[in-house]
Amino acid sequence: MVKSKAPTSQDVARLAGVSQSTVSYALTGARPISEETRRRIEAAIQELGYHPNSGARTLRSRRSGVIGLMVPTPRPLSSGPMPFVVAISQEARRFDLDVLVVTADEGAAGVRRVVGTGLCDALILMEIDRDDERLAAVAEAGLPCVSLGKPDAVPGASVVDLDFELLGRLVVERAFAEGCSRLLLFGRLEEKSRRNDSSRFLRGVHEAAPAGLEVVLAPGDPAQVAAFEDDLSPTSGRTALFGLSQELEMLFALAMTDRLTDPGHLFIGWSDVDLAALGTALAAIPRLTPRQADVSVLAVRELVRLLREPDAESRTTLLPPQWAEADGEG
Amino acid sequence: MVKSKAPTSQDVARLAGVSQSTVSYALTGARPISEETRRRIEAAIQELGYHPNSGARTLRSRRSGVIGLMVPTPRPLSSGPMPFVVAISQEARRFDLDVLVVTADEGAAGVRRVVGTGLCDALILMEIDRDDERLAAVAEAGLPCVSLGKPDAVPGASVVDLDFELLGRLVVERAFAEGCSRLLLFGRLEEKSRRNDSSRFLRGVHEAAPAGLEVVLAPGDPAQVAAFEDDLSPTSGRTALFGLSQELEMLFALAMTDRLTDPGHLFIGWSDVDLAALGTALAAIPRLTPRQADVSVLAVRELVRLLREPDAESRTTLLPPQWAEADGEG
DNA sequence: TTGTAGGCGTTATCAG
DNA sequence: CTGATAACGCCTACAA
Repeated sequence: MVKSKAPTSQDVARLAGVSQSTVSYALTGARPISEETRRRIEAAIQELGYHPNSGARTLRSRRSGVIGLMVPTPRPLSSGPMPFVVAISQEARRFDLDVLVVTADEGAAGVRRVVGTGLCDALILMEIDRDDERLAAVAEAGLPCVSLGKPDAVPGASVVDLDFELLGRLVVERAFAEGCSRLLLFGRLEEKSRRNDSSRFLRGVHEAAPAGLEVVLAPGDPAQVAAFEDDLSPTSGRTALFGLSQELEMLFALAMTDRLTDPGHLFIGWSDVDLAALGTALAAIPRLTPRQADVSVLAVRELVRLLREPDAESRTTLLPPQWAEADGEG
Repeated sequence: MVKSKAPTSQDVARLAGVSQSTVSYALTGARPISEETRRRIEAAIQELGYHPNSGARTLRSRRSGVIGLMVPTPRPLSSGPMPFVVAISQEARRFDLDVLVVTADEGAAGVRRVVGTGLCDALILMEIDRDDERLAAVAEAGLPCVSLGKPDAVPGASVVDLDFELLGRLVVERAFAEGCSRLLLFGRLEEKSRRNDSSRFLRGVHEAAPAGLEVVLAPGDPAQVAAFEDDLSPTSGRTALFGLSQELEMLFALAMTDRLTDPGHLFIGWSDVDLAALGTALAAIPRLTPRQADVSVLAVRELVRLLREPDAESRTTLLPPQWAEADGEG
């Protein structure tokens, strides 16, 4: 089979018996076209299998219709990013945008590259650090940008992130309501992390914690958590368990498998996926959802707003985590 | 701060005191440039912060320098794709290529879209089905393409995939060598799946299985596997356990946590990540690696080969799984 | 409601 | 070794 050249709007115009510009106007909708003409054009497009050339369109209009997505270079076991990538990509398509992946290790230079070459009209930055060099590059370029994750300083970019303080409050309230006298937190909870998720979470926890609830932070290693709890002084009520780490949640569960069903414990899940539906000992535990798909959708919508309104103010949107419903999203 | 227009090669030329075409030649290396001129051009580029305009370049050269990556729309818990996305992206950059994400739900129409618009020069298809409509679209377009996963029929596209038959053989050999008289397989092992990974794996298993090794397939649900084993007739030797499902491996482990340390069992891991390094009951079990990063790198290299050599033959590369070393890649 | 024409920033073919 | 110049395919004033 011969690889024939792709048809151009010129070809479409010829076949439809109109001028090339009319084809262009029909496609962009930048001016009214008579019903009859439009039909002939559509027909010609179908017949030729015409697709507007993206390079030419980008060159002329100075908009590529592509948004860059800077993904974290993964740590072991980080399943985290993929749901974002897919949801962002799908939502972007609804606005006729495509998504180009750039890895975080390209850093600020990567930002300058994709904006400098005109490859991308806008950027979504994932897993932003407290003080992220990429934000400076974005601001300098005046590029529409949404960051997933909240930097410490007020950024030039819009922010879409989970409300981690609220997450802390929700965990505390549930634990207390279920008669727990101790809340054992595990997972990556270093205050001095490059990101501020955990410190925001812990702030929420401590602000909401009533006098009757003792809050304890376990050391990070899954293998050690169970032993750590056994060394604690005995408590009168139940113990609630929560871990701020989706990637490792199952490992922790694995390390504490006997505690999952012990009535003296309240295990609170942290995942968008209902592990119970997959059949495990984790069945029927209460679960808070990080709403990765919702965050993704909001991020794209915010980016579209920034793209459409020339000088829109940047915004910060903190999404509340939700308790999983019985008919959860699975 | 004013958002000044991006500098063009014209600006660079002026500043360097050469013609615009010379700048282009210096950049593409399409013809020799004197050392002196080249230096002045480089300097001008630095000073202006010049990046060649991607739209113009694509329009003129008919090559976008972008490869499309069609990612699976995820099932619950599928952490699988992300390591591929990152590794492919990183390897692509080494060849000055960028990666555009397209979701599998766009199907063959998505293929036609990205190739028709000239957005992508080539494609990598992930999780290809036994008989995948996207391959027809690719063949029709004569597009350089690598599929991760092996279709049943001989494809037009190159194939890079794991050698699942060999995987089956390796599991069997290890089980037998360690004195097992039974091999219990679990995870998604439906013969009639849309993909053929499991049937290739099972073929390898059955071809290699010696008379002294009984092969048993457990039903899919993690919660049921342990109970299933207990219902089996007792066996004289040890039982080897292997599950062809990275996403669910930990769930199965969770469901069979007591068997992990039982000397009557040989649990064989299936993951690129050393769970032992994270501190769990899974410590110190033998482990086979799906080599996601290696597969990704090979896929990109093969695509580059197809892009460089005008009419290169497509190839099939089946990568052998490997036993994790003590100093594993983690 | 439609047509004409100029130019977006490159690459690559001519000359020199 | 280097300069001028003609496309590449589309968008969008300007004209009719």
